[in-house]
Amino acid sequence: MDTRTAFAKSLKELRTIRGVTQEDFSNVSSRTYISMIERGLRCPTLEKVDEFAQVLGVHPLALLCLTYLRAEEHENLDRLFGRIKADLGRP
Amino acid sequence: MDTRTAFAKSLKELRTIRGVTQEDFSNVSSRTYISMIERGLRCPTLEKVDEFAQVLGVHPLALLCLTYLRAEEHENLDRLFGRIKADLGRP
DNA sequence: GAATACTATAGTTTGTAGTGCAATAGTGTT
DNA sequence: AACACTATTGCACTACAAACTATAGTATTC
Repeated sequence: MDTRTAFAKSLKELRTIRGVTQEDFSNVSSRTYISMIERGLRCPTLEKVDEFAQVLGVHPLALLCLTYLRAEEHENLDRLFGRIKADLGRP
Repeated sequence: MDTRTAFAKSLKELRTIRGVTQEDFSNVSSRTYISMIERGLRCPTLEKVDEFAQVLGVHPLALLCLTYLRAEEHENLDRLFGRIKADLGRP
C-alpha cells in the first residue's frame, strides 16, 4: 500500500477511535481537505501532519508510525523501531 | 525548533554523512528544490519524504525521527519510542 | 578548472481553504 | 419496521497559496 492511502486510513482510524469529527479539524485546516486526505486524494505536508497530530492529541510520529506499519504489511512496532535504530546507527 | 528547519538540517546531515550529493536527487526531485528544502524555505509532502529516504537508503521514519529529535531538544530515541508506544497504546 | 553547491527567476502542479448541497449513518419515536 | 430528525461526511466547484520543476547563472571548494 502506498504512503498516501496508508496515511488516509491511519488518520481516519485514529480520528474515529478518539471520537473526533472532521469538523473538529476546522480550526487547523479546512474540513473538505480532511475529507480529501482521508479518501487518499491528497498527500499532506509535514507541517500539516504536525497540526493533525496536535488535534488528535498524539505525537506526529505516532501517526506516521501507524502509517508505515500499514504501508508495509507484516511489520510490527518493535521491528520498525529496530530498523530505524539500525539506519540511524550506521553512518 | 520548528519541524521544517529541523527536517532541513536532518536531511542535510544524513545526506552529507552518507556522501550523497544534491545532484543525486535529480532522478527523484529537482536539484534546486533540494537546496530550498535544506535551507528551510520549503516543507515537503509525505510522498517526497519517501523518495528522499529512498535515495538516502534509509527508512522514511529514520529521517523523520531524526527530524523530531532535533525539533524537540532534550529527547533521545528511546524516550521518543516510548512516547509513540504510549500514544498508540491508549485508545 | 571541474565538480559541487548556492541563488534567482519563471512556470506548472498540487496542497489548502471556502461554499454549498447531496448522501450517508445514527438515534430516537411511535 | 418505518419514519422523521440530526450529525457527520462525501463531493463538486471556485480560488489562492505554496509545493515542485526547469533553466541558468554565480559562487565555492577540491
